[in-house]
Amino acid sequence: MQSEAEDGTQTGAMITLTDVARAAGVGESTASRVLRGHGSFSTKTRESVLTAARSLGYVPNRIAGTLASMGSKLVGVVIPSLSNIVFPDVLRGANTVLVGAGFQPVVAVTDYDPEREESVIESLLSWRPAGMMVAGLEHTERTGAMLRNARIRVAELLDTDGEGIDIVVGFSNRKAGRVSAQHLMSRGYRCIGYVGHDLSLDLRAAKRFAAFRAALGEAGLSIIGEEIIRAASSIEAGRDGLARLLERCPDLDAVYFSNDDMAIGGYFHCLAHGITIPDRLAIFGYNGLDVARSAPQPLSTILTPRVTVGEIGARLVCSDGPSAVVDIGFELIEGATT
Amino acid sequence: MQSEAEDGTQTGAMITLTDVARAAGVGESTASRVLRGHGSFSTKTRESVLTAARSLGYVPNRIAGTLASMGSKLVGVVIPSLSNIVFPDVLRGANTVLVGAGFQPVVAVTDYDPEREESVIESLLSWRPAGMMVAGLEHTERTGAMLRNARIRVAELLDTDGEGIDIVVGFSNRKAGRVSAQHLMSRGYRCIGYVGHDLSLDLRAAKRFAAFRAALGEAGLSIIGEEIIRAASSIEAGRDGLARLLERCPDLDAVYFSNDDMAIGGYFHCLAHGITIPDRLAIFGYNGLDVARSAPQPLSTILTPRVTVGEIGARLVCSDGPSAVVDIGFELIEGATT
DNA sequence: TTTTCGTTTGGCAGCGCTGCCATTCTCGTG
DNA sequence: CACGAGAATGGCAGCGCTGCCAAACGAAAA
Repeated sequence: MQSEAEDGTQTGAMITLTDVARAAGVGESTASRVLRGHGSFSTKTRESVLTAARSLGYVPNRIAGTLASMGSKLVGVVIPSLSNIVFPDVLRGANTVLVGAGFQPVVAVTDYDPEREESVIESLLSWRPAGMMVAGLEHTERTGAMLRNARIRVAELLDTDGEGIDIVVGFSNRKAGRVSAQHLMSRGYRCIGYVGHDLSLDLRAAKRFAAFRAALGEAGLSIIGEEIIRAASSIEAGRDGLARLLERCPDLDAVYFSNDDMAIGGYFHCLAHGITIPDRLAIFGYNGLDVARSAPQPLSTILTPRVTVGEIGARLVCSDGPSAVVDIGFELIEGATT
Repeated sequence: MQSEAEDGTQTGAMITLTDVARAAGVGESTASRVLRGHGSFSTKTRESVLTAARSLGYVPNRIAGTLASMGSKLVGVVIPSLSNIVFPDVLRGANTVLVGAGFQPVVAVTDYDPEREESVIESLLSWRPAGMMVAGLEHTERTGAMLRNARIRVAELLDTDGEGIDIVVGFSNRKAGRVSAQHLMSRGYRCIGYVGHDLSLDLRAAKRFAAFRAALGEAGLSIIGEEIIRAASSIEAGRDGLARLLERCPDLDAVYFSNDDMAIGGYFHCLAHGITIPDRLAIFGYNGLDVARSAPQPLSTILTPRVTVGEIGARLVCSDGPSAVVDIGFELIEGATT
């Protein structure tokens, strides 16, 4: 006198597969087979099980199913931040593919902190996910060990400059930095500055900046002024950063920003202060955000295929192919700000 | 000769609690108690279990733990989209609180489709989450039934105009629409237009617009022209929408946009075409995005406390208080565009 | 020393489901 | 009409862990 139910509404306890089987007058395994569409069963059986399940309001318990079959349909997705649209974009690409393949993403946010990454990955692994998608290639030693020992697919995203664990999908941030520098130089800019956010945490931005600086160096140039905001990137930080940099270095003719958020901030500063772009000052960003592409003067920037990275990463995580490094490149957008 | 291991690296099978217990020379339940810090055990036992766990590289299996204890630490988060920063903002607030309380968010995206919402919620419920956070109050009948029968905390977010299931955290979109209209009228605008995105899906935007229109009506005014883009909101859609609307209604003196993305698009259109803001045309949005607040002329808009909605929703979902409706209001920002 | 009571511990039965295997039921064949 | 071969089905042992209970232990009290 407990878990029986007659209609869609709840009764005593949770409805289990056993309840459904009993109501349908079949064995548990038969009910299980029908509900999963696995194995063989007669049409008549099928109907009665489905009817029973529906009328009891049965919701399968995947916790139990996963434990029994030892294969979960969860995929961990580890990203540094939710504040910047970049990572939701990756997540969106991943989500589409994962859901299509019957998986559920479980997201965790690291706030760009390697220790936090370690702890969220540990916690994620305890759900025995079928795979794991992580932004970046740099992890603590223990994180690497956990990921390697987990015997699951691991995809590292958004960067190809370094050693991966299993699958790597992204593009070279170094190359992006270099290409950006070359673009500015080819346009004739010589007094180049940099406005960036806290690079000690955002390793990919740091790689871009290092390569950017190196490329200038190879051409006999150097950055004549840089302004680093000790905070996460934001439009406001870009605005303030450029304002301060221009005060210190009035001779600048171009500024490389750590990303589009910062660059849009710089762009807004110029608009607000009547600084003509690109004649008086050129601006270059990174990411190719919508806002940058739809601005009155489309921002010159590097378009990163973030959604695609998520999609391909997810596809490979769901596959059983060999380890691989997929460099899907990026696109330099020659906007109106350089 | 299988699941034994000597160091941190992997061996035959996955390390289980039994392995740890055996290696530590204690019973399973003792090991379990130590690892969870539940119940009592001697310091000596504690040390040996912890040591064994560490040296074997033990990763607890929460699937099994959850099944046994019948209480999961998962919370489902259902949002319509990942393309607009609004929902990642909510997710961010929720994530912070959930993680702090020992929960894992499992996100699902509905693409603003009620049918899809139904199916993702069904799928989420099969993980027997401890709670559920869903954007909006409108669901299919079956979705409502599932949520009600799940015997878990359910928080509906971002809207208070309607009947909730359990916990409701948000603000009134109707009031937001009305207040927006009142603001524009109080500033003296009389020829007011509307540029919006596909409202058949975004019910909250539809509520705002309906209330906006009603408020105008009460004052004896009406919308003299509207342009609805049959697509998701975006900066570009706002740009194009305003361009088209101005062509049809050159007399407009103010435009209400369905949200800030659209409004920023409109703002960019004006910048690009030398339309003076707010003298020639006023612009009003909704959401209070960073980009809108940092623009050369800060956008007049409604600031919605999205992160806070996520935080409070999560806090209540983790609590065991009574059902509640929490209206945390919004803030009208008198920017420079009205 | 013995009794008592609280602390520490191990055994074991499930949690709800799946996978395996044995069994029964159907037909088409010889 | 008996005889496989395959389809359809049910029984049951786990998956790895937790919760409950009883047992063992120890230290303080009598």
